[in-house]
Amino acid sequence: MNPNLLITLSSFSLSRQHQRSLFHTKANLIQKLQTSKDLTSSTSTHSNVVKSGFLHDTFTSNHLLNSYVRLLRIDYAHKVFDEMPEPNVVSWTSLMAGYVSAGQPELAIWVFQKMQESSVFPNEFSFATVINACSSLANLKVGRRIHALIEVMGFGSNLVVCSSLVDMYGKSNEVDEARIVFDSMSSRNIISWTSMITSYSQNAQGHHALQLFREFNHLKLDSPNHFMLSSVINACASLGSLGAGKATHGVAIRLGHDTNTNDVIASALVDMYAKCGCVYYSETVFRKIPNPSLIPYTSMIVGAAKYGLGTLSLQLFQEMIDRKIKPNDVTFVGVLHACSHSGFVDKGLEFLNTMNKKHGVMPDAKHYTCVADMLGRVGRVEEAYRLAKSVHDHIELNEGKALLWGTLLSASRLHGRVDIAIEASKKLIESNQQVAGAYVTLSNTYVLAGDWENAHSLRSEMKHSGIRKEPGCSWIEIKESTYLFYAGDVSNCAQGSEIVRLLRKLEEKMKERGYGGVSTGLVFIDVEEEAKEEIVGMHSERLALAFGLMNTPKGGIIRIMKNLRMCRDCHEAFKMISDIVEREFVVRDVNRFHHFKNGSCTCRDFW
DNA sequence: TAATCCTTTT
Repeated sequence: MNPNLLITLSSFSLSRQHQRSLFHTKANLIQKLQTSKDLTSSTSTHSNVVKSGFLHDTFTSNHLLNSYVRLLRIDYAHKVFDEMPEPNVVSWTSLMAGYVSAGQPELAIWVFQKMQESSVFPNEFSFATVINACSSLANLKVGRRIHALIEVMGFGSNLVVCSSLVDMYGKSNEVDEARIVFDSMSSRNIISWTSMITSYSQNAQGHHALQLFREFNHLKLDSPNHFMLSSVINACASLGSLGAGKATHGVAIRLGHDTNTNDVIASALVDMYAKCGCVYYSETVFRKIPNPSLIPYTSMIVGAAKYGLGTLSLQLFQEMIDRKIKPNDVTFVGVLHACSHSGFVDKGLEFLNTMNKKHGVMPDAKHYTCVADMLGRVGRVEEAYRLAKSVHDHIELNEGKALLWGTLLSASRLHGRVDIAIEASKKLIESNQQVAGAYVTLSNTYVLAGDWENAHSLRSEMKHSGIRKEPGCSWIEIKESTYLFYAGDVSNCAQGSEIVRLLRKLEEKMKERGYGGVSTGLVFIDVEEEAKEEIVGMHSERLALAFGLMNTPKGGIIRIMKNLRMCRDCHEAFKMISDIVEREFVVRDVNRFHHFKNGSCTCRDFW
């Protein structure tokens, strides 16, 4: 036998064996990376990747990079990326997605810019990811620029890219642009529909959200999932539309997204029922959640707080602490709100002072605003003022400053503290937010203090400088009808005289029960022509107080207790109002609710 | 191998 042949043969077989073992190793490595659930597992596979010489293999390295991304270890992921000799489009996209899920979307955009300087072209995956980053930052400027690039590069018809654009425009408060993209799509899936519905519901266009939901159901393409349903419930909440809310609840139950299987839907329902004036339904839903997490607890605490059920709020707060659920900043807004609406002033101050030490939540503008409101309610305007002054410089955003001083302005107007009202107005005007509102409120403060001269000159000043306050409007749904009110004009409402009659009656009752200190809108209505705006606004609120809650165009719900700042026991006041009103106006329709639980209805049956 | 949607705030 030729010895040379033998050598050739054996080396041939060795090399095949070697190759096969390497092939298996690579497949094994990738499989390990795909299933890795912890950092130790990923780093150990990482070292095996290095040992077997696969680090320079882009495909393997991408898997390694993604394994770190899934573990939210963007630092490790970026290191892997930096060591890649030839990162491809998948590597770039994974790195961007990693920064988005790690909560650093601005760095995802930075990576996208670096990618454009490289020789690798972005594809539909890269665009969907970077638009998602713009969306979470609500960065419309960059978002628009990338949208243009998407069109230029021919990705404008991709389903996922378009869905992310709809979402981005929605989150940036450009609903009309979101709708243009949505309408331009040649095919849509449930996510595209949800993105558009969510754009509407997050931009105070609940009716459009419900309309689109109806269209989606009519097409029968797919059945709504929990993403879509929670957005729809949110829309019902912002409309204060109990009927639609119950119907959607029914759909959720029928489709198996029941409150004990889905935390997100449960949280939305708790919030919806509270905003629709049925906090006891909220509680029923909440108590059916097996292990409520932070958000359901927070929704329930906030909901109870709004109704003056302060004790319930604080009990729930204690309960979540006992269950080792860590409260966040919103939870404390609810807790402080509860103290404020139930007259637990000292408790509220204590929460403010200890929330950081005990629970690691740093108080910010919204918490100081709650406390200032709480102090103002009980007439401790001076203290509220000192608090606002001491934290003013620590508040970063003008929006936060406006919130705080706006609260102080109303409190000082209510208590006739013209001096503080003037300073608060100045601060409000400085912050460049709600300028017109500040002028109007300040002018009304002068009226209250009997200073007609200043009130008048302020109004003239507004006229001259062209500052105009948009007339406020609010609406309330009672049974099937929607009642719309424009500030400054009660007569435009068909039930005008009926409303005035009701308001007078409420006023009498309030005086009887010793709430005479509450400033009375009706008394002032004929006093000064130009101060009407806000005063009639108060009428609407008074009416809302009677029915529960009212809605505003911005999607906010006017709180029922707002006009009863002087009462310590708002819950008592609320009960009193409901006593008067329920007999005459409100007939709660609870039967339909049970129907949903048993029946096999579809939402279409109810619209 | 990489991408899109949800709930709590003043």
